[in-house]
Amino acid sequence: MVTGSNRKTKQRDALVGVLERAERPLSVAELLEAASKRIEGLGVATVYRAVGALLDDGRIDAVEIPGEPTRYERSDKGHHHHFQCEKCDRVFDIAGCLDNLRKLVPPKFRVKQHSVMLYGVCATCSR
Amino acid sequence: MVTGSNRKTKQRDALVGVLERAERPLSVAELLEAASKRIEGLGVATVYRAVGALLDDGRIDAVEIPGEPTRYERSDKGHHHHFQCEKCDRVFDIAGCLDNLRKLVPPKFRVKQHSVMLYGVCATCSR
DNA sequence: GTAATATTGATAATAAGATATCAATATCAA
DNA sequence: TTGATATTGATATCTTATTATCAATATTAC
Repeated sequence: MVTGSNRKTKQRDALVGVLERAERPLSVAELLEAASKRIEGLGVATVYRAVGALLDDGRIDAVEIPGEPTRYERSDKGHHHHFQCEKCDRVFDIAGCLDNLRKLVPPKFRVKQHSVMLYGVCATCSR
Repeated sequence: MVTGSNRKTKQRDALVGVLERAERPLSVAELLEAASKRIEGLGVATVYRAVGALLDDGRIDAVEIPGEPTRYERSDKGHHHHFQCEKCDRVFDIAGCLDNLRKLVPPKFRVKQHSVMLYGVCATCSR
């Protein structure tokens, strides 16, 4: 499938802008809501298309959580993990990592990557 | 919904047996396959029903992995984490845990639980 | 400005795990 | 053994995220 040239549209600009400025991973629903403040009538399909293209370009990464819609975040944030608040469902970045994780693994097992998810109540919902 | 008394059936016995003896978390498909060796014609619905009941009783726990069918394991194994092999897709138990994980979290965030998933190639698939 | 065509938005379609339905069968107290 | 009913298995249905479709619109080279 040849993808023709890329035209500049306000929808794409808005979506890229939201993702660039986001301080935490966003779901398609969150992206739609945020970008809709600038682009009225923005459709979900457009959000999915933009996300797909940005993933292909490697500009964003997917943050997958069991039983939850996938979140997306800028790919230039470096290795880190995530925290999900059980009250507001938002996902936050957690700096740092315990990379001695590999040591837990039995011999002969080769670890290529890992993911750590923390669950609890975020600062905002704690008050 | 009042759940009438529990009758003893060979299907349930077989499924409980498989879960008790399992050395790693099993998906519904794996459970079905394993138990089918004893019970011919076993149906998926029965597996889902048994799993649901065992979860309710707290005899098994769910192991959820993004983009994967849920696995189930005995609930008496104590705190541990999991490893999934990218070749055979099987999930293995990983003993031990780095509980200084909580220290990574920003102030005011309350961590209630966490999950660590390791991905790579298992011992069997490594050879 | 105009034509060629990429993009959009509404919505239908898909996928895959899990649940509901229901007639047939198995269990168990009496 | 029998009757009341819990359980089973086949299958239809649901759910929820994601993808495909297509007419209308916007973008861009000329």
